[in-house]
Amino acid sequence: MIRNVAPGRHAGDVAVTVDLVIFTIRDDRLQVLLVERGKEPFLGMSALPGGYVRDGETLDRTALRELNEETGLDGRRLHLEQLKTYGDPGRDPRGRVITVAYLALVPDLSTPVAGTDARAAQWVPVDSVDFDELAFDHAVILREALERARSQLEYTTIAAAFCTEPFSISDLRRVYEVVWGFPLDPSNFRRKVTGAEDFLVPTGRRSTPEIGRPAALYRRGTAQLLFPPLMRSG
Amino acid sequence: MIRNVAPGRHAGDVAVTVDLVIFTIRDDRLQVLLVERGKEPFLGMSALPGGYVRDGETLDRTALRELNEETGLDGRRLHLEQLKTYGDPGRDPRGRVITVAYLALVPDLSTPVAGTDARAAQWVPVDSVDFDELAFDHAVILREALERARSQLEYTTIAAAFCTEPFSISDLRRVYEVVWGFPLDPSNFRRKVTGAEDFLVPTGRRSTPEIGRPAALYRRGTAQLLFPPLMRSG
DNA sequence: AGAATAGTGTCTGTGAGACATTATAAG
DNA sequence: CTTATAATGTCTCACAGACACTATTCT
Repeated sequence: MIRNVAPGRHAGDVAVTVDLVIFTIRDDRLQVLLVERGKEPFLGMSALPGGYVRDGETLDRTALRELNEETGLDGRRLHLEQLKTYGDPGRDPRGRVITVAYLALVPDLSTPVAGTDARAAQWVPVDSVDFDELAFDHAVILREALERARSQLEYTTIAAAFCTEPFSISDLRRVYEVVWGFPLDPSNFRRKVTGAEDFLVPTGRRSTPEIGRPAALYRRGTAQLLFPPLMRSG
Repeated sequence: MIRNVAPGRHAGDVAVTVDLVIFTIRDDRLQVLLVERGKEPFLGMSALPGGYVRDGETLDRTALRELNEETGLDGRRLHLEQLKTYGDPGRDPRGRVITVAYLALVPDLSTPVAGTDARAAQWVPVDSVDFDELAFDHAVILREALERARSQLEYTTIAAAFCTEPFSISDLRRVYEVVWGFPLDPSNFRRKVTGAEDFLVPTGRRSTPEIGRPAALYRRGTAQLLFPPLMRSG
């Protein structure tokens, strides 16, 4: 396509990919889905799953498709949002490639991530990720995704995206404790989340634990914002 | 450049632009910089200023360059952050063009925006923008930028980016009132912002108003986050 | 009974909203 | 003096943090 721009002034056309930072909570740890690169560049290193934007496809649609390919999730019970776009020249040694990073929060998957493509995808606890062994600028992307997820817990209801319905208030609290890395007062936590409008919907059912008192079970409500917010400090 | 992807599966290379939502406060109103399109598509309509990403240029650098071309500002005393990327197929009738939108907050400029390029750029109060007369998907971008700016005032110190240094606490309060659209209690506002660590640095100087008591003048501090936050509601 | 987890009640300090009061300038 | 704006002080209610206490299941 020809545009009214002097030749050589702009970069010309550019390859565009979507990369995903998919978080889940497994074994009481925050984990991220990483794939092992099967070809150059960065052969053998870990990378965020991702792929090219297809013809006629919105960016959101690309992200959803990639997520489905990697996890088998259908997009109904998950949180998926655009994070940021990374386009430094030189971030991909093959040429100018800009990538739109998405953040996805998914519940713990019983299936250990098959994925329709051949690449070996695996969950890695974020606190044991070797950031120096991540391909491209994925260390930067992962770090910014982490901070985004942590801060989002404060003033949105996305924490519930980590929980398999129905879930107890303790389940939800464990999400916060795992993502933030410190314990919360169970009593005050309960007061906050039950007080927030449309955050939790009681199901009437109760858990059947092997030990201890059964817990009331909830579903996600319709609220997107959490008011008043839950503070990390102070 | 050739990549290991089956032909026809991805969109091929794509044009990438950076568009800017530049806000300022003039005449006690929030205003946005718009340019009039001098060519098709959308000839004669208003659009956000923007342009192509150049070879070897980071996205941030492109945004800074465009901002400088439009306003003459040098990037030292302004706030510039990536907002979101818009890439729906069909958003540009000429073909696949994705745009990385940036949000800029600048102080009131004495120079009425010359701009090195020929396009007619002008400040328009956001509450008198005709969203139906904006080119491309710029109505969506502007709306999301507005909401971002409003929410950022709550928990960051960016409001001060609107103020020409040195400024008084009343100047700063007027920023909040204009952006949020409702009055704040002067006394409680002062208590909040003077209590926040490293938000305001006293200069020792005072304003010389034609009427009323002179106000103490401040410079921006180093803090980026505002704690505790200033709430819009409640 | 004892252990383990769920859930309730209560006290206290901080801070936001409301609003009264004082301070410093110009005419 | 009055007028206009800046700055300080005070009262009250709500809520977050801390923590004691009760409830319900299991072995």
